[in-house]
Parts: sequence; structure tokens; C-alpha cells
Amino acid sequence: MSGSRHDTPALTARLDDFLCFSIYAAEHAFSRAYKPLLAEIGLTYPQYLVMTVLWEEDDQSVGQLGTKLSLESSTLTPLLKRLEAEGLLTRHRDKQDERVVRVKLTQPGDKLRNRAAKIPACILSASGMSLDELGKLRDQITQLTKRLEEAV
Amino acid sequence: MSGSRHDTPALTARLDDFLCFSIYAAEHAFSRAYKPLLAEIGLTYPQYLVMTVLWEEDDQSVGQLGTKLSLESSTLTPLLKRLEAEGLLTRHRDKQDERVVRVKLTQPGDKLRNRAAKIPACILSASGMSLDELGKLRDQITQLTKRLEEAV
DNA sequence: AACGATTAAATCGTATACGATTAATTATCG
DNA sequence: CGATAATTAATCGTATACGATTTAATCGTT
Repeated sequence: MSGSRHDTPALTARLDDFLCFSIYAAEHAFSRAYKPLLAEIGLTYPQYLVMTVLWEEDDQSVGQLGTKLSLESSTLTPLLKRLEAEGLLTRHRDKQDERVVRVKLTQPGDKLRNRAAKIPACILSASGMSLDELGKLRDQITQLTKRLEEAV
Repeated sequence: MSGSRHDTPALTARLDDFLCFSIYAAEHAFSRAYKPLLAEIGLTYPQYLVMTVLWEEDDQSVGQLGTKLSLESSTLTPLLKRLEAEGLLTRHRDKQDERVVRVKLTQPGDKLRNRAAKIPACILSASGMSLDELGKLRDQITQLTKRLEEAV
């Protein structure tokens, strides 16, 4: 057996040991869990996140959305154009500062909130966890994210 | 105030309340934390995950890799072709079953493991958590993923 | 052996996602 | 006031990622 490349397993952690991979897998799982629910209202998962930010606070700039979602304009611009083409929002240059593009919900975009309202409960139920457990887990992950961002 | 669209905030959970968003953000943070480290060895984050699976066990089919990473062949095939073009692995049809493509590390691909070996420790340090905390968090997330997958 | 069902990858179209660059506008400082 | 710096989106090139379809090979049943 000596000399085989499998003599030194300690060099490579097993994928299942990686916290980053558990997050990667969970992200996939969430995306898949949301997909059928979002398909009913014609949104993708990232589009749903953008709409959620706008339902929370309307009339935000591309930059504000990017900060909240950790996304670049190179990602947001095409995504927002698709939502605009769907008639869910408008994009207009800010009169005071023409560099800024302000994103506003249309009436259909605002109305969609009602149809999306039941989705979080579906996911909660699918997760099989209590609101309390979920909140604790969320806070731990958020703190981890904060530390990773500080370290970079 | 009555009649404003902001009368019913309960309809829309705040984005920060979403566990799914904390995972989404953590996935981004991990990806960004890994990026400079992986750039040194010329890998992207998904490519690193594939290589990790192969370092763990060489000579796997595209399907096996897909199962372990929750990825479709439509994602893996182009990714594997890039790694093949880099000379890190080979792709060959299985002699016993020509439907199957077996992926094997080349010597450079195997050697890369040594250069990648220090990366997990860097991330661990950046996360600012103990191995024990990390393990507990990982197990909770893995369980959550399992439940979400079962519910779909 | 034969033929329909199943399986494994690959392909295609669409949608993120990011870094680097560009374009347009605004701020700043001499 | 005017040149330069800084800011904001948009654009471009590359790399995931998935669903649906296609292709090729194998399996199952008769």
C-alpha cells in the first residue's frame, strides 16, 4: 500500500466536514424548495429577494439594493431589467443626481406581495424547525458572515 | 396614513428575518473569502469543491460527483472540461458501461492537493469560530438541508 | 434476439454572479 | 472657475446553475 496517494488522507479534509459546503448545500436546498412556490408567481429566487427588499421599502437605488443583497450592479442591472419588462417595477434616473437609478414598484409589483405572503410559512413548515430554533440558527450564520466579511 | 401600502408590514417579513437569506449571504461571504486563496492555485470555488471530492476519492463518475455536490451534468460537464483543459484531470468513457464518464486526477491535479491543504485553516481562522462551534453549526445546517430535501 | 423503458452525459436556452472596464455625472480642491 | 477625483450604473467576458431535451448505451421483458 505504501506510496499510494491515499496514504495521507489528513492532508484533505472530507467535503462533509466543511462548514462552507454545508452552507453551499443548504443554499441549493432553499433554492429548490422555493422554486415551485415562486414559479406560481413567476419569480426566480434572486428576483424574489429583490422584490422582498422593495416590499420592505419602496423607491431604492440600485446601489442600496446591492448593499442589502451583497450584489454588484453587473448582476442587478439585468435582473432589474427583467422585472421591469414583467411590469413589476420601474427604473428611472434620479432628478437630483443623474448618476443614481431609482427603482420603484408598480401597482402589479406591489400587489404581488399578497400572493407571496404565504411563502415564508411554507418554507418554515418544510424546514421542520420551530421559529425559535430557526432564529437562533439564523443569528449564528449572520454572525459568521459578519466575521468572514471583516476578515477579507 | 390609512390606505397606504405600508399599513400592513406583517404581510412581508423583513429580509433580515429570513434564514434563507442568512444562508444566501453566508454563501456569498464564503465564496469571497475563498476567492483570493483559490486564485493562487488557479481554481474557482465550485472547481475547488469538485477537486476536494476527487482528492477524497479518485476515479468517480460524473453522476457520483453530481450526487455528492448536488449538481446536474449540465453544470458539471463544462466545469470538468475546464479542469481537463487545465490538465488537472481526465475524462474517459467507462469500458464496462460506455454511458458512464469516469473522472480521474492527473499527477498535477493530485499534486495540487498539497498547495490547497492550508486553505481550510485560513478559512477557519477567518471565521473566528472554534472547531467545536463550527462543527455544531455545520451539523444543524446539514440537518436543515436534509429536511428541506425531504419536504420537496 | 428484439424492442420498449431506463439510465448517463451532453447540449441548449435562460438566469444569476463577479471582476474589470467604461460612461456619465457629481464632488473636490487648487 | 476648472481640472481632476470620486461615485454610480451599465457593459463585457467568463463561470456557474438549472430544466428540458437529445443522444447513446444498457436493461428488462417477453
